Amino acid sequence: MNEIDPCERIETVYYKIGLFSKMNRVTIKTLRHYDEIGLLAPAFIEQVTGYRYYTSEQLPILHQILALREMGFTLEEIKQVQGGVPEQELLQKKRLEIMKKIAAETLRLAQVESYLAKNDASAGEYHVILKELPQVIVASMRTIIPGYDALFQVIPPMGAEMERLGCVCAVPEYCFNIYHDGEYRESDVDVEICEAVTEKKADSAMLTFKVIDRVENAACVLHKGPYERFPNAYNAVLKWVENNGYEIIDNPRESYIDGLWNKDSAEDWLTEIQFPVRKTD
Amino acid sequence: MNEIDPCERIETVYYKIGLFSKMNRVTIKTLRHYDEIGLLAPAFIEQVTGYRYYTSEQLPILHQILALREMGFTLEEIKQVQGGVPEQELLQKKRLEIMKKIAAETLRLAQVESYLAKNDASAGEYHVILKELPQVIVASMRTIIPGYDALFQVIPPMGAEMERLGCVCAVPEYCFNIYHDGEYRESDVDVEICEAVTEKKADSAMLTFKVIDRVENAACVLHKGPYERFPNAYNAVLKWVENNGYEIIDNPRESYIDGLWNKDSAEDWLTEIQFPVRKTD
DNA sequence: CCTTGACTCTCCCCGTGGAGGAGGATTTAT
DNA sequence: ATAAATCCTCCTCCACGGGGAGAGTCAAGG
Repeated sequence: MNEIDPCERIETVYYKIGLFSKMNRVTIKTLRHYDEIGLLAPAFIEQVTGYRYYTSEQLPILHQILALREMGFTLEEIKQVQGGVPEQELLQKKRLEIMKKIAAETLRLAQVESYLAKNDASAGEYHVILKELPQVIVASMRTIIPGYDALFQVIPPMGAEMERLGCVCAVPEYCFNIYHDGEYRESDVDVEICEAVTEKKADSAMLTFKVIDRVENAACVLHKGPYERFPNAYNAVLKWVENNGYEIIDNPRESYIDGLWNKDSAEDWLTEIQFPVRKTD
Repeated sequence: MNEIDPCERIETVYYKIGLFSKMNRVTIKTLRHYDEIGLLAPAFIEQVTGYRYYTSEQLPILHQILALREMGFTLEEIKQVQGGVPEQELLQKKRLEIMKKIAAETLRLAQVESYLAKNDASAGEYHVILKELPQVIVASMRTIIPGYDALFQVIPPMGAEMERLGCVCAVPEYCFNIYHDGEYRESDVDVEICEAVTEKKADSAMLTFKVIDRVENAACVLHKGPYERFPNAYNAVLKWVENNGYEIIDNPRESYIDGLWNKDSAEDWLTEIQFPVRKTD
């Protein structure tokens, strides 16, 4: 090795922020930000001017920060690493996180593509959303009716019976049918009409009171218009469920929001179809 | 259909924000936020109290918002859809976005896993980062030296020659070697020593001036310590490049940051290894 | 009629990871 | 000496709300 004259030895070089930022392709803003949050302090700050001065000692730290940031770590997590938390551990955690994220994005992609395919037919009419259905106490009347039109014959007596028993409807009002037939049928429909109430009363010949469990995930779609067009809504949900990796785990509910009782035009009727679902493994 | 007495007909039902939020599993905060940004206005706001009142007419809109949000749309994009921009178009765009995101996350995952694998050996010592190397003008001296130790014999004369030619070093200082041998060799090393300068001078017997093109992507690692341990650093980069789907497209550079000239202890020497790379298709 | 509790309002700060800019001070080059 | 470059602090902004303060409103029960 060559001996170098000690007089030539350069004192520690201080880089001003602009220079330091150029050395690492990092913006000045970012460096200041890292200083602020205590992630990477300059070697020295001149008190009079406030100028930040960096040295080569900051380089490895900055490298680490950039590498971790690139891998999706938040600045807070990077600070933890610097604080002594073993990198290994955080890397493991991050690995799981990223895998979850990829899974979520993949799901989204499936959803978007499902919409794109569907929209050829029904342009953005149905929007499927996933929501939780809370536990409810219902007054329930299960019956077999000759056809769907007969529904309107059985509902008014049911309302009268509920009133007789002193039922108080829940708010928000939640009135829905559960169809117990596995498949669609035109006649002799096995239907359970439910109305959410605030508390159980004694069962009567007509009405049964029961608690309906919370449904963690239900694929729901709003249908606007007359009931003849229900099949479109059902199709939309079913396709969505299929395309997005869910499976149906219970009978669907039809929740009546607007109808004959408050809207003149059948075009204004509003019904929500709710399918309890679960992610397929 | 049953005739319902018009007197029984309920006037349009107004839901207060809490109720409306329960109907759709949306928080009150969110509803207020959507009102503020003009995404979903309540049907009616009582001027005296400021209370927001919603009706069932807001339901389909809210459903649409929630569905789009679920798919990763920003609120701003959702507003555009409501403003008449065709959903189809935005869905296409979003599809591409999501695919890009998945690709990025997949890359990250590879990086994290690469680190996890590597850390068994060298615990978090090397952090590979990708950066751009700007175009530079250099004074270059290409020569074949008997061994690495001989480097220190050739550098001082080079400095003297540069001074003689009136060279001004660039800031930040950037002094690096390019090894032109395809592989590692102990003796007769074909090395090009480069020092960034501010402008070209006339070539001399010893020095050549040239422009070195910008490198769009270089995998860089900082090595702290004596030069004997360079192989570790090289291994780290090479493994990273392999694991993350890159390929090397040019000879590596060794950029000298701290060394004999300013640090007593070889443990404090700092060198950056820079490999020009490109993503493999 | 009054109280109580549930509900709602507006306003403000918090978090991510910086970007962008205003306004002013300092350093460097000509 | 002056101009240009560089630096500083302080502010706002992005998306999507969460959390809480302080105050006004509504409905039911005593």
